[in-house]
Amino acid sequence: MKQEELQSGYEFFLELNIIAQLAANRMQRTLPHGLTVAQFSVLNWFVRVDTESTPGRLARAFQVTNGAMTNTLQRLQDKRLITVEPHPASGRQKLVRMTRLGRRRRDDAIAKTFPDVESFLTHFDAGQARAVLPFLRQVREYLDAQRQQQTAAARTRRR
Amino acid sequence: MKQEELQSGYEFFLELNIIAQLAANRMQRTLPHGLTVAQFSVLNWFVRVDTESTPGRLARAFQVTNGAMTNTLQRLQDKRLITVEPHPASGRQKLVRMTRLGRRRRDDAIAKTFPDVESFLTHFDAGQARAVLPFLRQVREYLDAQRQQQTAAARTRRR
DNA sequence: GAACGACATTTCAATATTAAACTGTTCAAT
DNA sequence: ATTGAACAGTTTAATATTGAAATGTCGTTC
Repeated sequence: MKQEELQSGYEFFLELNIIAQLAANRMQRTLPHGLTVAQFSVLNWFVRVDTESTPGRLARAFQVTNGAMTNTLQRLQDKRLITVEPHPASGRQKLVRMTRLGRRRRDDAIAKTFPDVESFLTHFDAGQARAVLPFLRQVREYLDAQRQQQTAAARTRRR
Repeated sequence: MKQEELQSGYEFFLELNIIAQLAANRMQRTLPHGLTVAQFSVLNWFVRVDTESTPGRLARAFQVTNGAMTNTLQRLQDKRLITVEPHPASGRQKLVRMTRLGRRRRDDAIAKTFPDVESFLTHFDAGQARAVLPFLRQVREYLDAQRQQQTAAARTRRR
């Protein structure tokens, strides 16, 4: 493989890293009620995807460790934006739900960040970001699959 | 603007965040000599962009705070991979250079991470990632410009 | 040439994340 | 029934990052 192509591979991820950092930073500043990006993302998940979840499912959805999700959920719980109960069907899981206050905070956060997202979309001709999205999803799935192979391999090594 | 379009705006950045996280994580595990992604990126910068730099220039290149860069440079210096000297032309800047050892470590890191990047590129038809790169650069520039407006505004407020 | 604002870097406290160890639960095989 | 592996979640120590404050330097303006 050509040197040049390889460099663009590294650059692709570097650029991704920087953009993610910049975007998260910007959103962080815009979010109300001391919500972090991680916290907002969880709240928004309850609107986008499902009305209830286990901590592990959320951790997998956002590709963070269970420990990180425990922390985020703890903070959301402290703010009374979610409830965490024992899972009725399984003693080792918990059931997470958004409270009514959580829903209001999420809606407020959407309203506050809305102008930024809108101006971004209009600036980029509205369609471009959407066009890249399928590609990004593929990249995520690819990396995700690799990660699972990795942890599966680690399990095997441990035996 | 349509609700659906807006959602894809949020999703775009969420996806970016997750991918950046996954990719950084994977690279971290692959990097030798206890190099972090941040440290490797700085070393690679000295090959890609310029042979010397000030800390501030590096901080801007990677869009991290000066404090974060101070920390990264300190660790690289501890490992003898860079040198940091007073700037000959300006008393408030410093001059950072990669050592020969640093160059070797960087080359080694490239060699170790090479297979992953290559398999990524072949898996995605080699051209796709490169096709997205210009768009990502634009996005970065857009966010960067906005950030500068933001900090300029903060300066004004402080007056 | 003094004073002041801007700049470059460092330091500090707070927070988020990770990997790994740990606790408790479930399930399957014998 | 018992045992042991896998699973779900939490805890812990280490580290990276941030924003803000602190330190020292430069340049401009009067």
